[in-house]
Amino acid sequence: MQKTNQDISGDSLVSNTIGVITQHIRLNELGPGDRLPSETNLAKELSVSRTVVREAFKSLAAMRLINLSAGKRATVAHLDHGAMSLMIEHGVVTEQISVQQIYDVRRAIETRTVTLASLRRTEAEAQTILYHAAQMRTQVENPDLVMEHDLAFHLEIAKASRNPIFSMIVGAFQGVSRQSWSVGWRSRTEPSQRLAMAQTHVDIADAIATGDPQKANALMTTHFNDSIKALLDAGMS
Amino acid sequence: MQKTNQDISGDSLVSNTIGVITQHIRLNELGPGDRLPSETNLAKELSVSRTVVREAFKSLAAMRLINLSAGKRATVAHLDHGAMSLMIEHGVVTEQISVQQIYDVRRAIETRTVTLASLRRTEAEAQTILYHAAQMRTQVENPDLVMEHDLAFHLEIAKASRNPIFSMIVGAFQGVSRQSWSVGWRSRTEPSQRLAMAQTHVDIADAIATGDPQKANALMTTHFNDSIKALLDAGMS
DNA sequence: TTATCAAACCTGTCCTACAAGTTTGTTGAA
DNA sequence: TTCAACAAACTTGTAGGACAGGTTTGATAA
Repeated sequence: MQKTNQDISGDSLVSNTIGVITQHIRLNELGPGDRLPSETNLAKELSVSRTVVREAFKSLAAMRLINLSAGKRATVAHLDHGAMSLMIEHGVVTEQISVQQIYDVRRAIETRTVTLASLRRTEAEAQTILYHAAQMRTQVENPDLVMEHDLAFHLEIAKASRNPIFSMIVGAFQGVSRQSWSVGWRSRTEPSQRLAMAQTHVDIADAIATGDPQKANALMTTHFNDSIKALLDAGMS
Repeated sequence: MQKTNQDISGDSLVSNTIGVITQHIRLNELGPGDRLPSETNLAKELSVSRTVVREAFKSLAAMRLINLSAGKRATVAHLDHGAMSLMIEHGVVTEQISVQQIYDVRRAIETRTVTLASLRRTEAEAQTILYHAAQMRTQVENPDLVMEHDLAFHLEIAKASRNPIFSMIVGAFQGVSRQSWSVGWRSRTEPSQRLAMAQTHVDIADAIATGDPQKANALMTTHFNDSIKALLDAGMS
């Protein structure tokens, strides 16, 4: 094999190839859905084996920067929380992140999303948010359903904030939130406490629908303070 | 090749292998630095080719869940913002994220980190934060230096918040912040404006060192409001 | 006991091969 | 002319073998 490779950096061939691909996206101003060169072509162009190009593509696909599927060419991907979810999960599994820390981040983020949502939500989003809150109250006897509506409620608010980074972060926390959710629920032993939590969600939804950012923000802050306290009471680190 | 593979999901062999590896980390309660099985062993155990295992490892390494290096076995990685940086950069390059949206997220995050830092910073961290702020004021004629100390200032505060998720997110924004920083700087045309910005950082550092979370929070909020306004004035979307 | 060094192990890269999915262009019929 | 069917070309997914070069380990010698 010729040594005609553009020795950009002393890194590995795969790293260089990743750089070439991201630069290709940049220079050609590619957007989501646009197609990338085929593995074989890229390999020929860079004078590396297809193995190297494949590993570069796989790496980018792992980070969800591109989409791969058999037979089709690779395409530029839409923003997505898949990779970040795995990173967060990994942090929790390896005990580098605690559940409490996640809730602290969520509070910081979601007291903002709820404010923005109150200002920017579409009518359809307001309805969806109201729906999930209402279901939480109606289905208060069914924890699994309450949880799913709870998660969907928070994600929909992030979406309504019109800032994809918020959506990504809130989405990334859903996996681990799902795993620790029951802890908070069980710590609310009295039916009245559970109903109060559901009611808070309804109130938040109302504030968003009404377009009252201050009220929505205050309610969300209270909600997270309560949730974090509930986790602490349950002995969660 | 036998079909003895545990057909966990209809996904690809690589995806399954990724699942097996993360599960291996979970089940054996591995932490940062712990070693994973070798590619050859894993390939034999799962009845797949080394190619498949390699691509799985590469994917995990791309997300910074594991570290790879020639000759050595793969190890579980420390939490790191490398992958998230690439994701954010990709979002900006493909115009799915605007600089203004990044600053909005940063404001939500960093008004919290500064509060926590005021409560939790070590003495050494307080000194480092003070140092970067002081350098910003001293070197006010040298934009490149001001920027580097600015970035280091914010990252050190995140670190002092004692929540690795905050560090990760703030770190992930550094790359794109570096690229848009000069826009904000140039919009502050008067020397007095530039000095005022540097002074704000000194004030924040003082509040952290003194242990005054309310004041630190208020100053940081003001700082971000100003910065976002500066970007808007400069016509940044 | 410690230093040295060779063998065993491991990852990085290349190559070839083929199955299976997708795209494209041609052909043929309406 | 238009459209449908189909074959050819292209593309990705996986396998398996080969070898260079870095790392670990254990045996040997001082």
